[in-house]
Amino acid sequence: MSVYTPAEVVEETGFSIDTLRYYEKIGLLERVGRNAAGQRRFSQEDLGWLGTVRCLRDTGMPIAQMLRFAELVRAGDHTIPDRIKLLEEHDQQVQGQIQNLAARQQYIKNKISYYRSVL
Amino acid sequence: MSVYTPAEVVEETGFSIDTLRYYEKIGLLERVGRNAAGQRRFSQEDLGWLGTVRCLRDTGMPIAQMLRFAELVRAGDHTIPDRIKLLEEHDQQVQGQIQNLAARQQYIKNKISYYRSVL
DNA sequence: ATCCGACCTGGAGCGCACTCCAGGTCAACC
DNA sequence: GGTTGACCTGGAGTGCGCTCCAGGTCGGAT
Repeated sequence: MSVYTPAEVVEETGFSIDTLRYYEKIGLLERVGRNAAGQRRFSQEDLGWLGTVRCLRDTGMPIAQMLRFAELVRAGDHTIPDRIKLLEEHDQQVQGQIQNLAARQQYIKNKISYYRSVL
Repeated sequence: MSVYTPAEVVEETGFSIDTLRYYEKIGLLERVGRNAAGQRRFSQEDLGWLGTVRCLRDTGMPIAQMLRFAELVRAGDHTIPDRIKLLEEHDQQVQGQIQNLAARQQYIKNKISYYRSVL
């Protein structure tokens, strides 16, 4: 079973060590394993979960909602329908963001064209 | 020349009155005209600029950069090439956001599919 | 005349998501 | 065995972008 040092996890996930500690503190990350000296040793599972967290964060999910998702995951397989619901709602959210951005981008492009035309 | 009360501008732009005052205070919005009683009366031009601000904000431009853009606009037509440059960079930024979101969205959709498959 | 509601100012406060710090432990390499 | 550096904890601090508040002015409807 491979384990990872904080430095390796920082490297792999792009989260800072402070952020990892913070996530553990608030319970977004379950209590991470320690070596004899009390230093964190992350498991493969931790890494996988952090990948999910990265994705949800980068799509703008607030920490409070990720926390709710984390609790569902911990609560066991019977919460899978709830997890699907949560992710579907978030997917809709992301869809909206993309569409909104695309529309705004058009406005920006038009503005650029306008500026070009008056040069 | 039509002018608009704060309430009308709130309605039109979706910015709260506190936000409008804040934008004026930091110089993102040029000193807005007043009536005899000192109440704000926004011009058509203010409305147009607020539309641009709305667009830039919603695409994630930080206020500091909008401020730079505002200064270019105020400085006159000779800054148009700079404005184009700024907007083009931002357009790239937005493009990146959209692509990133789309990729993350795929991850979410896959996760949903996986959850569906284990039900 | 008086009341209500929209508006004003300056300044304090807030929520989010980190980020930094002091003061300390431990291991490993020279 | 001394130094370096990665790591630890609890808690304070930060940056952004608003948001709220106290205390006050004005103008129009009743």
